[in-house]
Amino acid sequence: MSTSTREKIIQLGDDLLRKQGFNAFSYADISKPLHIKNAAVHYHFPSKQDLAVAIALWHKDNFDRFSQKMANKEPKDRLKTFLNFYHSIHLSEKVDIIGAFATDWHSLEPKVQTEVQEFTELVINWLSELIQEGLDVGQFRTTQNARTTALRILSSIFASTQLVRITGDHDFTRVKNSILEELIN
Amino acid sequence: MSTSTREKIIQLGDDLLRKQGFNAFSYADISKPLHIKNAAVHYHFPSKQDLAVAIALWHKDNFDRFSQKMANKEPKDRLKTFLNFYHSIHLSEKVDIIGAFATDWHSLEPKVQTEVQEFTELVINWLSELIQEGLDVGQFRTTQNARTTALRILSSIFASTQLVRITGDHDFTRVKNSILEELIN
DNA sequence: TTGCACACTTATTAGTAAATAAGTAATTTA
DNA sequence: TAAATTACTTATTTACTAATAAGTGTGCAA
Repeated sequence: MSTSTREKIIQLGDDLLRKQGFNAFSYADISKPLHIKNAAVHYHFPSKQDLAVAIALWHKDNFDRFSQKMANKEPKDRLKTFLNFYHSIHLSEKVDIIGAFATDWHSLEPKVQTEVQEFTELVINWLSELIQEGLDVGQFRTTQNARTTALRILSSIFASTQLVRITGDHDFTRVKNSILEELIN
Repeated sequence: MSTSTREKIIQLGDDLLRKQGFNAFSYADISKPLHIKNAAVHYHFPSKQDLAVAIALWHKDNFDRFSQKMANKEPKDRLKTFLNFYHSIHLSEKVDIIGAFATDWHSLEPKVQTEVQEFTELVINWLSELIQEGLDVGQFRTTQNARTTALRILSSIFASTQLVRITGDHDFTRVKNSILEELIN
């Protein structure tokens, strides 16, 4: 099953968005590596904002698949897999998509913002449920409620993908482990 | 004591950087509101990277002044003031300077990166010392070491300035309070 | 009073950006 | 098999970008 040009554009766009930032890459950065013309990118995504919408939707789809695959795993393992996923983001020198969109928020059109909001709520809700479940089965401990804990974990881990660009590698593992140690009984 | 043009450029540049992102604003966005010409901005800062260096240095200066002013306060109050400072960032619809630079990291020249690194270490060290002191006097509790706790607090709070652009206001206070509750005895 | 540094403006350039109109070749559908 | 649709290319436009060269007025210093 070969990847369509459309799919390749989305994946490369996502890569550029999270490596360089939304306003730091151009359609030329996409067309050149794919050996197509600038106008071909505009054929699939008339405006850059349309591409941003597609990237956000792509992340929603991916996350849906991810959460379905994880559905039968126990809370602790789901959380570990989630954190390992962020570790791979860090290793590929990207930042998390939420942070990437957030810093460029005011250059995004409402249609993009809505998609990003929906994706973010998806992640927060998934994390909240996982934490609540972990608390219920006595696997986790926390003094805060589930959503607050979810927000703390999400912000800690996605900020780390950004922060370690500045401070260096070792701090990522440090934060990742501390999240687990703090939560797990 | 009136503000010099140079100072105005730095402050407006900082504002734009943290509201829109480094690659989302141009010298025209600076020159127009200040009623000067594009070339006048280039007179003070030949390249945009020079401006970025100046902005980073400005933050270092500000932080030095801040930490000197706080030096005699007790750890708990220093932390509260620090978190309130981030609350004011959030209210002014900006993101933290560390996150703003981090997402645009690969479009920054080494001279900018070095300044940003130094500023970030300044903040992390200040936070670490404050936490260690709080632990020593029994004001704080944590199972992690001081630097790890500092990293967790910093990443939580600066990510929150980004995250709440997406999820909305209420989540900021939530995270801010949870940081305090978790740490303070 | 001369000259020189400072803080600009005027004017321009070379490059890049997103976007679009019009054309083409291959495939699909009716 | 004719017509429409798909997935592009060619070619161009408009707008903006960072950056620079050359000039201007103001004030201070020798």
